[in-house]
Amino acid sequence: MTKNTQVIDFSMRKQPVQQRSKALVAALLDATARLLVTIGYIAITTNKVAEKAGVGIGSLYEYFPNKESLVAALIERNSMEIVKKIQLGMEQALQKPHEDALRFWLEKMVNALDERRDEVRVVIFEVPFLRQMPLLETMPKTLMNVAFSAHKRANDRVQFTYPKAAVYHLTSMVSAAIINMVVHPPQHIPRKILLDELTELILRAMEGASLGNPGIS
Amino acid sequence: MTKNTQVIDFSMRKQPVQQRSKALVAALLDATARLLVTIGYIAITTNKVAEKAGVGIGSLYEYFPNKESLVAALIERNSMEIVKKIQLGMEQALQKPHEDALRFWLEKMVNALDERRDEVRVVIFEVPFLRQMPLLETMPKTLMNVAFSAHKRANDRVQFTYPKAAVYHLTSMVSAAIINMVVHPPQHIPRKILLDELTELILRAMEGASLGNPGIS
DNA sequence: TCATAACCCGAGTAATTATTCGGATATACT
DNA sequence: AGTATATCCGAATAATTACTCGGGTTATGA
Repeated sequence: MTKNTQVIDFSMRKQPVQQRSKALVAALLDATARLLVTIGYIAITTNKVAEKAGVGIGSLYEYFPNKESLVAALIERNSMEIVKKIQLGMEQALQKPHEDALRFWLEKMVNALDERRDEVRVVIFEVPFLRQMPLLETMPKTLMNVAFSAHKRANDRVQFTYPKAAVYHLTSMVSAAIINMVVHPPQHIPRKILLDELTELILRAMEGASLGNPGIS
Repeated sequence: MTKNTQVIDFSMRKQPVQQRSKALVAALLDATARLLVTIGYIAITTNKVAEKAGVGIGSLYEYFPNKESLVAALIERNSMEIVKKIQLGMEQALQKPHEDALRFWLEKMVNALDERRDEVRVVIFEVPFLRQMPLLETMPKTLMNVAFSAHKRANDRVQFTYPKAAVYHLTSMVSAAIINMVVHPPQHIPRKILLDELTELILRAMEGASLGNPGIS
């Protein structure tokens, strides 16, 4: 009845306009990223970030009201880059013949995430307010819309009993599989095989019939 | 080079032996659970937990060295209950005819998680050290072993190009799908349909051929 | 070149949260 | 009944972390 899950202030206090201040903010975000992967989210403090960035603590508070906004800004900056790459990969994939498209796109996504492996891991598993961020809240819905329209386009090939439910599950399953194979890869299984098998699983789930094995053996 | 991702002390300081102290510890864990779902993990403090439990702060520190150990103990206690139910469901499922077993087991798991919906959500998405807990670290591996031996038993029906990779992916995908449909269910889709479609997707992924539609329409 | 605005800073303080410790009470045991 | 042990407690203190504020520096642009 009292105050529930308090709302967090993610917004920056002001935007940097000159070059030096932009560089300062960038330095802060870079330091945040490095600290995230080295000491983990819990141990991060505003003072440590400022020190690591070689910046006065006062300067930090010129732009960020707290630790959360700092991490949030970093996530926004870097996940945007990843999202762009994934969208680009999608566009390229759509140019390919249908039986190669999925595998191609999966690989693009995995590679995009893999470039920031550690960061992705910490952000996904340690940042407690991730789901409260506007960006991350809408992301699954966007993904689902993309998946759903893709499904409609492929309507002649793919038929589900309950299309919306199928798209919903496929979205969460594919996201999970990809993130998992990047941040918690199994021992002794080459990535190529993981990608081949994942492609096969998804294609079978979607079409009910294998497209054949693109790999060896 | 300095100290990395600090190791967290999860262990209790001492075990309660008398009834009253056991009740006290239980009260602390219950209070922790209630606070987790009402104010979220970040906002929890040892003092708030003690107060909510109607217990002196000193008593709390008799048994728990810090906030993390408190939450960890709660997770251990409650996830054990869930795991038991899931294992029971698995045993029951294995009694069923093959084409009903999966659907049955999925439903059991979903129901087990759903009883503690909010708790599960907060624990999975807000507890930053979840992956550092011994229990949660081994859980995916256990799940994979179960899945793998189940696969071997069904060897005549299910064939994968790369069995280990397939089991690895299926494990992460099914876990994700189940957790997701409990903590972030889509609007306007009844649970029955979600379960039907998920069953169908997984069966197709595993067998390459639909077992037919168990639902209506 | 001078005024104005943007920027940078860190010692010092406020606010929060963690944690102890000595003393009081309850239970177990002989 | 008496002693040892387990338990409970919370005011007081320590430790951590957040955050401000006044004063100095650098860019802008009229």
